[in-house]
Amino acid sequence: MKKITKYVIKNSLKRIFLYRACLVRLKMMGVEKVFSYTLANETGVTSDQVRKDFSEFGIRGNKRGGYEIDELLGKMEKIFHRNKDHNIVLIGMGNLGLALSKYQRFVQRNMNIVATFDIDPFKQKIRSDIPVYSPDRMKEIIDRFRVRIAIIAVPEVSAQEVCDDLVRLGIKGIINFAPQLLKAPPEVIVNNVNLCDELESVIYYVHKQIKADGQKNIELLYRDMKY
Amino acid sequence: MKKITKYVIKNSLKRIFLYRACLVRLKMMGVEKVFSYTLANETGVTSDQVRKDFSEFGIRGNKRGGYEIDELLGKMEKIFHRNKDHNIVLIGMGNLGLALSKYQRFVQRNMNIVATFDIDPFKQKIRSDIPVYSPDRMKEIIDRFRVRIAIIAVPEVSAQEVCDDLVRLGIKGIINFAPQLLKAPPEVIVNNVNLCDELESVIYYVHKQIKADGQKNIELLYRDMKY
DNA sequence: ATTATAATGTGAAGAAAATCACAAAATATG
DNA sequence: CATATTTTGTGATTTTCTTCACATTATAAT
Repeated sequence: MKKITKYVIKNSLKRIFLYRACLVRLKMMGVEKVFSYTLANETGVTSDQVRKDFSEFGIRGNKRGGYEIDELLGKMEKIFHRNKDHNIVLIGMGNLGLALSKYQRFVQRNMNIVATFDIDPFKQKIRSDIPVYSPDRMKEIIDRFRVRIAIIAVPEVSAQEVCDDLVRLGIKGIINFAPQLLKAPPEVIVNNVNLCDELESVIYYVHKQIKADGQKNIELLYRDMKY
Repeated sequence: MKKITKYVIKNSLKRIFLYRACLVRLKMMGVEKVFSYTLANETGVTSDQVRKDFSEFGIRGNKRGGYEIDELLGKMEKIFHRNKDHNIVLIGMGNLGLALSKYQRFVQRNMNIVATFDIDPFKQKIRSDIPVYSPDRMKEIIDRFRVRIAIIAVPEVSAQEVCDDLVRLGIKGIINFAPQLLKAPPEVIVNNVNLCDELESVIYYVHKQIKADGQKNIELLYRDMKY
């Protein structure tokens, strides 16, 4: 059945990403070893949390010796299947799609956008490293490159249709930038990234923060009044 | 102290975004009322969860009558401070920055990018609805438009520097697209959006899914063998 | 008007996640 | 080599989040 797959990235996984980013930076700085509290300080979590997370993902260090950065990064590569290449297709070459197609960091992490698609024949003439095809060639390309992951960057109205097509063609994971909750079979992973929501949540927390600060000031005021 | 502020969007808040997207769609379809289970079905959560979330955010409906969509959306507007306009600056007019500056949906949600900045004098000549300034005019613009929220879309290497500048100029909330964990004072909200991580987590869950499916098939096999 | 029904709202229970706390192990020191 | 120190890894505890279950209330039916 086609349904909403409630998909939320686990917080522990998000923290693993944090740790990795941090490790990459430390490595570049010439550091070779870290302790749980090093990572903790750098990422804003507790050292217990770091160790619990490592334990969850089967990462072990040396008692008293901490963790070898190279070894850690190697383990993480495995967790994220970075050892093999991942062929990806991108649908929708609007502003965002174009930007994503040029995003060099995907390649650096073994995620290769092998082709992009757009219904607009004008867009199909964009000259770039990655070819822009008409959607009717999707099956051919997906089969040829054994693509299992897709990026949706089409307008809201066509997102669900594109998603249905992709699922039919054997795509197993989708990252969706259209502000439209996609319905897909439960075995297909759909990560809905909503840029507006991300920005709005910043506004939400800023306001909350400001309110909390106000409250704290009032409390301070009351405290002062006692004396 | 300048430190990593561990900032994670609460899952309940993310669900509120889901509900809202869903409500907007239902409203467009002419629906006026919803029940907790309507939203639950549409968003892939349980109806209890919907009611608990509403309760957390102080949203109340009518027993037996469900919720008026208009009223719900009104309450949500208040939660996200959509009643007032939010002036935003964007720093970095590379591929992603340019795409974000053209993203119409921000405006539709009362989030106005009033100015963008780039050190590249060539970029400053981009002609678009939103002006591209040299970074040395940041103070002027931020003050004039009372900007409190910023979008960082600069390369990794300059992200922290830009962040420091923004904080100094009174910015209270940042959404950061550079793949670099930003250090900021704890009272400043920083939402790090890492596109690679988002895509990689899809790959992670796809592989997990495939592994789980394999396991299920093995289990089925064993079950069959009993007969 | 009375009864039946269907939905909310929320304490209680259960599950999951984070923190605590300490034994075990590895390294350093004398 | 023995002892002290430091850090890991993980059960136990606490906290947070989710689900359950049902009293309460609004609407519908008779």
